[in-house]
Amino acid sequence: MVVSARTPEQCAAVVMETIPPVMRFIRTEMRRHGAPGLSMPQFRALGFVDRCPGASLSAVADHLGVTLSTASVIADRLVRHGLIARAPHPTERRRITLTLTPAGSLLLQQARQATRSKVAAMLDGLSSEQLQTIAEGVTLLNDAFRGALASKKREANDDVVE
Amino acid sequence: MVVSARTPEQCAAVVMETIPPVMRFIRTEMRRHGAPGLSMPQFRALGFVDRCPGASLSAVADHLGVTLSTASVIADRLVRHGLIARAPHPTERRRITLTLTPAGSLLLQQARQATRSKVAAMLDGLSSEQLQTIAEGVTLLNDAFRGALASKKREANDDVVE
DNA sequence: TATTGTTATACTCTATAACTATA
DNA sequence: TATAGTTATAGAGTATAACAATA
Repeated sequence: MVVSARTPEQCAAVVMETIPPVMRFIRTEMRRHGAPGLSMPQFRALGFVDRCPGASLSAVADHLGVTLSTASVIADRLVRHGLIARAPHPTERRRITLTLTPAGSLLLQQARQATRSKVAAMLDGLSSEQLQTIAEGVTLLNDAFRGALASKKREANDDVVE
Repeated sequence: MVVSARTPEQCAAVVMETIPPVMRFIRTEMRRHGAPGLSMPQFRALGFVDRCPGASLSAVADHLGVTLSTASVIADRLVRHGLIARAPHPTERRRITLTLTPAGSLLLQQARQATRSKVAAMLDGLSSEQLQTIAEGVTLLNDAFRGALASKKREANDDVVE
């Protein structure tokens, strides 16, 4: 495997070629072995509520990068399945707070572990140097995208101000 | 940014944390700036037919990692939008061959370019070493997943044989 | 007026199952 | 019998638009 991508354009081409199949694989494996009936967005929403108990719907939407309405629908399904609970916010009556139910907490832990094992199994033959390269690469990538997103949001806010 | 992931489990955790947001970002940007109305699976199917003119539906399904029925539906939509064309296979009458229409070819080129530019813009502040690390990391990751998938398919075939 | 959230509508993705036609 | 493909069905993701309630 030889890769040479020293310009943003070249690197972008490689990223666009490699990320979608990997993502699809993760999603498929998760559904099949990890958490049947738990989709990737649901999984991520659950994880977010786990890390931020009492989070608002807007916070979830922000984290997932989706609209409020989409987040509302996803939350709906998680509530219907008994995995999270809505509750009124103590002071701000527009808001709701989201928390995991015991069932949601358990399912999340199981799903997390099962999926991680599946992904780890895919990486089993690699050397620790290769694993390190992967971890550094995807982290750099993620950071770059987060940074760019943040700039865009600042721009958007500037637009509003202007 | 400090990452240490020298075991498959650690690396898997990093991958699961970083890939979904990146994927979502690519998808969103593509829809917004690159090819409005062209979804990621449609985009990938189009790209595959471009690289393999006359490909069968099974080949598309294989490449996308989806079932035949899903591939059939996706092809349906691309045909309906005038981006690809179905034609009978010359010798095997069960098969169909898929080719890009001129409109499909044009749209693909435009979408590819626009999306690559958007992704490249995200990576703009990085050094060439960092870009190289990203490219190597995601390529390693993709190869590992492809390799694991191939093994699984061999197993599946063995199952059939046994 | 701006923000939080819900709901309706209308797409797409996706798998499973049942089916036809061909090899 | 096995393979290529279609179609129906059903559930999930997703955005836009219209709406209610609150700040």
